[in-house]
Amino acid sequence: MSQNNVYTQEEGFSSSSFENFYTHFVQLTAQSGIRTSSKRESLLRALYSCESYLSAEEIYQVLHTEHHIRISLATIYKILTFFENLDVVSTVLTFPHKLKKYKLKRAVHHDHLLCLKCGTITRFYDATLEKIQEEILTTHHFKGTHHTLTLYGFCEKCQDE
Amino acid sequence: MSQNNVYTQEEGFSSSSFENFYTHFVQLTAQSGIRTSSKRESLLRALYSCESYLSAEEIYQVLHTEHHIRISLATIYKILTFFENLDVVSTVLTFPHKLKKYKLKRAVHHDHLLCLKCGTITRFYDATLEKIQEEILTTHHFKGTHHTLTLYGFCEKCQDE
DNA sequence: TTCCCTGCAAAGGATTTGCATACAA
DNA sequence: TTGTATGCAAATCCTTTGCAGGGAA
Repeated sequence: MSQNNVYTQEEGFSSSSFENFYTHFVQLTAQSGIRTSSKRESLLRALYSCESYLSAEEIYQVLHTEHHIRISLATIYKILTFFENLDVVSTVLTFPHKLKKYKLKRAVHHDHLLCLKCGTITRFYDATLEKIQEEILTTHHFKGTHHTLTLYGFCEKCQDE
Repeated sequence: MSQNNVYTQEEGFSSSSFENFYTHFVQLTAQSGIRTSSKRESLLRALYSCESYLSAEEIYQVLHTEHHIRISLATIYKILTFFENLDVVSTVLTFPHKLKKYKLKRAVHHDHLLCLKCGTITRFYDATLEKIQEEILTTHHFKGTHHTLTLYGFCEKCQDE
């Protein structure tokens, strides 16, 4: 699924305004042949304006009552799943009603390579690695929030010297 | 709900055989006017023989195919909810299908009061306290696994001296 | 024009509920 | 006998899916 690697080689969002955020989002997704849509933008905007987790229903309410945007719940679910595949949102399941809630990832996760000689830090992201870590969490009945992984070694330049 | 406090004043299970476990369970529940039933016993036995979490469906399969016990899924759900209220089982929600899974608590949770003078440790359990802690976890989007609470102070005897 | 995006309604799966019956005390 | 426990089927809730129509490139 090509949707999975939109951010692979890219830096995360760190802009403070939604416009910057959205521009960045469009640039990245365009590379994968994904089209823009006003509904997706609205949904991103709703997520962007909220610091905590929102359910599909809550997003539906915000869009309808506050912004008078006509969008179906089914579409909201589709877009949220789409964002999840893009790794743009993180999710949690709530007790006791097992509602799934979504929150925007304002910065894209990445791991680090650190050179023990020159100290250079290189960022990287590997979807498979992330998936395996998720599976390990599941196997051990953990609910993960985040992680950091730093691979220590020597960079190409320092190996040569 | 009187079902909530079956274990309040009691020590946890620590017996190694199911028979001891079940005898203890019956003794405790009988005090609350709860009747015995072969289905509940079967369900407890199934949970007892498994170290990890089981879903209602998995328990259903075990009881039907391995033990040839005729029990409906609805009843399994009812009994599991009953056990949950009794605080006999702990639960988790699994990704991505939001299956609820159940595991037997082999020891009953309790907190501690520790006297700073004589060092006596007194065990206690408070349902409301537990509930509030659950709410705090929910508010902060935490999935709690366990906790320990120790209240430090002076016991009645040491206060007098 | 092409093909992705959206809406609607129906389907889906896990869990709960209502009610009649079975069973423990 | 009395009230609890169970079974069955229908209902419920959140979420997904199929398909036709709408919209971006």
